[in-house]
Amino acid sequence: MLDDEYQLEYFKENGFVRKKCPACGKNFWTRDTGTKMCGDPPCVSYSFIGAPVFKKEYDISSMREAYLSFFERNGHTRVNRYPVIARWREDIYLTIASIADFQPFVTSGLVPPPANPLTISQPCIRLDDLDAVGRSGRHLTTFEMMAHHAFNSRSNEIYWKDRTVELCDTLLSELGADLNAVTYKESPWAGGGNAGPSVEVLVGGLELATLVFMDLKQVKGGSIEIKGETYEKMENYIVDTGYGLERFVWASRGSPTIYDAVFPGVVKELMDLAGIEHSIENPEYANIFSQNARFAGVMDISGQANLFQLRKKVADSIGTTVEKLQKIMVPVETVYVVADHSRCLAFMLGDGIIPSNVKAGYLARLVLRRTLRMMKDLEIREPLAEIIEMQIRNFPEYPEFRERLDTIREIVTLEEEKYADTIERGTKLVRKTALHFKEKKEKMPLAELIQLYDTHGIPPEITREVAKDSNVEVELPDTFYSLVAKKHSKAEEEEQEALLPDLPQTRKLYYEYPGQREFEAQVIDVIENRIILDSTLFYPEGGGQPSDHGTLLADDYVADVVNVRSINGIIIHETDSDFGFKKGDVVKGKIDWERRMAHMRHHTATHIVNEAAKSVLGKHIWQTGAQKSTDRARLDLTHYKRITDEEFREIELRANKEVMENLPVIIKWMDRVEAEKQYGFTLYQGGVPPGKEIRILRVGNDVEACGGTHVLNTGLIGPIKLLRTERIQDGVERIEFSAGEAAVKRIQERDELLNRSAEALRVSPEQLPDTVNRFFEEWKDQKKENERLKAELAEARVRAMVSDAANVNGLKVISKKIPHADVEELIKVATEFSKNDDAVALLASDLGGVKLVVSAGAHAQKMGVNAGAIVREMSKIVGGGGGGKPGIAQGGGTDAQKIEEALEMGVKMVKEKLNSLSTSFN
RNA sequence: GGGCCUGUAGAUCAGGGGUAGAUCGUUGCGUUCGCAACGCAAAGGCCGCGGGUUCGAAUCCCGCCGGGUCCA
Repeated sequence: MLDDEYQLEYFKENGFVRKKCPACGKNFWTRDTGTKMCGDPPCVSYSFIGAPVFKKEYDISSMREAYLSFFERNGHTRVNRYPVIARWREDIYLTIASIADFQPFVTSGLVPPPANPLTISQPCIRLDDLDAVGRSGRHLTTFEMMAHHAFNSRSNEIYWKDRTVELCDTLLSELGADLNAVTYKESPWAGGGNAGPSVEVLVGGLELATLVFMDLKQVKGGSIEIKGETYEKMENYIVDTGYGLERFVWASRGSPTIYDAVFPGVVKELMDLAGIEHSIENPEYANIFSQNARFAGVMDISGQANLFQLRKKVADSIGTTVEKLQKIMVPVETVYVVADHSRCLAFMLGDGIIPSNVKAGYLARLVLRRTLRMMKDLEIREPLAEIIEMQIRNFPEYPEFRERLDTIREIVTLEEEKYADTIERGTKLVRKTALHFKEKKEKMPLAELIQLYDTHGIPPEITREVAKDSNVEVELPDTFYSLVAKKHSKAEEEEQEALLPDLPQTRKLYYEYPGQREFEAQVIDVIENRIILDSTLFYPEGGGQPSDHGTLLADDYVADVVNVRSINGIIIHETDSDFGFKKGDVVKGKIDWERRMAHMRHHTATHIVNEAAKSVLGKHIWQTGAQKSTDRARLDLTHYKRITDEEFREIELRANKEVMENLPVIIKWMDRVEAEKQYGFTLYQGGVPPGKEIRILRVGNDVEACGGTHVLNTGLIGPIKLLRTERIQDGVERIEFSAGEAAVKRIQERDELLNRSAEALRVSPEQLPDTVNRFFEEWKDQKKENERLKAELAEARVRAMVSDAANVNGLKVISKKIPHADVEELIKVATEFSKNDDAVALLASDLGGVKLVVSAGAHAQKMGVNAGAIVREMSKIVGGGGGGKPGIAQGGGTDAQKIEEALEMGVKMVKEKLNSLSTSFN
């Protein structure tokens, strides 16, 4: 497939030969005619360990600098890295590759790249192979993808395959690699709807880089087929390279693991904290880890079974047992994990991710908790915050992380506390559950483990450990986590976009004439009740702002516009009638200005509240959602703790101050790249708008990309009244507020509530809290007093009733109607009476229909009197139901006329029971 | 965005349509020179809030509020 794609002039001119790897069957290019294998594991294994491939050792920053400056010298512009949280993307949370920085708008050709060609070193986070981190010797959660990109179009080609390979070759050569040992393995690439030929760059058994020539896009029925999908050539074709910075450093050092090459200082510190001798300096240990990395390099080590295979191989090769090997390796591997994860967290938190249980925040928490677990295994007592701080201090190249240190420390400390709470709660729960299965003498089933993890966050390893303490076995398969994942696999959500005829973009008058309320336009198309105009003042739903309403008027017809949507720039007016308008008509449009104004006020207020929240709560505040309506708006923000009442008031005050300053609301269209450069990704608080030009809105200090409609000056917003906060998710706070008229109404409503409440209690609003408190306390006291009196009354009643009791076969039976008594009272009387073992009480009241209570003393019960059974029968008579225990039962109904009848029935039943007893026993 | 769990005395929790419980803590009494320990007793509950079903709801159903947790 695509064989021609790899016939590069560069290869031919430089004496490369194309070979087929006998192991994997893939083609590759090499200068050395003697080379047989493609150079990629598992066909070959690592040869660079102990034999560095470059002429000198590099660390992270010197290698990064060497790379970037090489490409600068070769005509590339150095571009700053992007955050690890992909704020400019709607489809991914974390930045997973350098090309992700330029998707989707640059790669699609809509927006020009910040420079062309460019070079970058982009920190990336991938959490796919978490289990392999620390164990394989090469896996990292966080790595920097160094890259050079060239964005070509048919009319403007920067460079393509030959130059790309040449640059790579030259770089390797400058670094001192033996070019004869370099192989370029053909490996077509596909992903994310794009594809293209690609070569993997292999040295010493290590894949150092991948050079992708992205020139295909996925098209249904396309002419080129790769892996079952069809593709077509793109107008733009992109050089997408990825050079692993950490791998380059590793290759330059030839150390046993990548971890020792990349963050030796942190590893050393952690080893000390864990009380492990720094074993990698010991040649014997170094040998173990080298062997491990070599074997791990050529096999899949996911899952316990594969891991065991790896251990076995390593153990055999150095002549020891798996058990002994584990003892040596596990603590060191765990240190590697902590080193890697804390570095990952430094990036995540440094770039402003707030741990939470949704979205990117969830991923941060996942890593954070995993780190804590590992630290516990190592018995490192140092707070995690300190370790992350240590990482950050090791990044002189990321000064922005240091600025956030205080916040990061607070977040991590809070998270640590939260996790400790979860574990403590969990441990108790597991103990209880374990006990349950111990009693049943069963293993704890898998379903229970999943339940504990899924709903309570207790890792199965901890469950197993705790259960072991209670001598309960646990069923824990390797595939545990994937089983949990399966439980959550969800149905695909399909959203069909309405098919539209090919129409020109609607001219957006609402941007051009923001204050205007009426307009004239021509009808371009009518689809049932949907009308498309050449231009419109109607704002379509978007950015959390609902659409405008209003009317469209032709010569003879009027239609109410009930909804407005924008699909690919074509604005569709949905009306309440499906006739009247036709193509070519000139219509007058009039928008419901009150509605629009309310939306504009709330929208502009949202920007102000967002900014106020940021100034009060901290820089980590990020909008995750917003919704406006005519009478209120809500704003969701990332924040790691609850907003306090004091902060709430402060935000409200600052927001209103901005209003009172009557700041202008400045709107301008800007080049996307320019805007990003000037304001950063905080622009994209409300989402990422498409297009080369984006609409930038500035209110005070708040600058955002925003497509909404706004008032011209903040003073027009009127008052902003914060209504409440809500924690919609852990790590996400929602603020609800009203602006303008709606705010005044809210304030009035609240006053009204207060006044009415105060009036009800005949006090002034100021006295309300004290008075309500007093009333509540008094109510509680009286409730208690009432209960005490009822008990007393019951005793008195019983004393009075004892003499009325009928003697039925030796039992004292009383049947009585106590008018107006509630159930509680009846129960008290009945229980009091039947403290006497021989007593049976049948009580009735006419409160709210009929209430019945029957009780039987201990002896009476032995004689066969069942209060529950009797009540059931009695209740039927009065048109209800009832039941209870043999000693005490309640019932009732609706027919008060039949109380006497029911009581007679009760007495009769007691008699019958006793008679039948005496006959059967005689 | 989707799912699951959860809210009962100051704390930890049981109960799960029919008189609200246990343990610890608190207070008092006993024992003691005193303390601890022990024994006895008591106080302490809008069973998160609001609706619904029912003769009857802490318990079942719905909504809201709060807390926890897993996944995308």
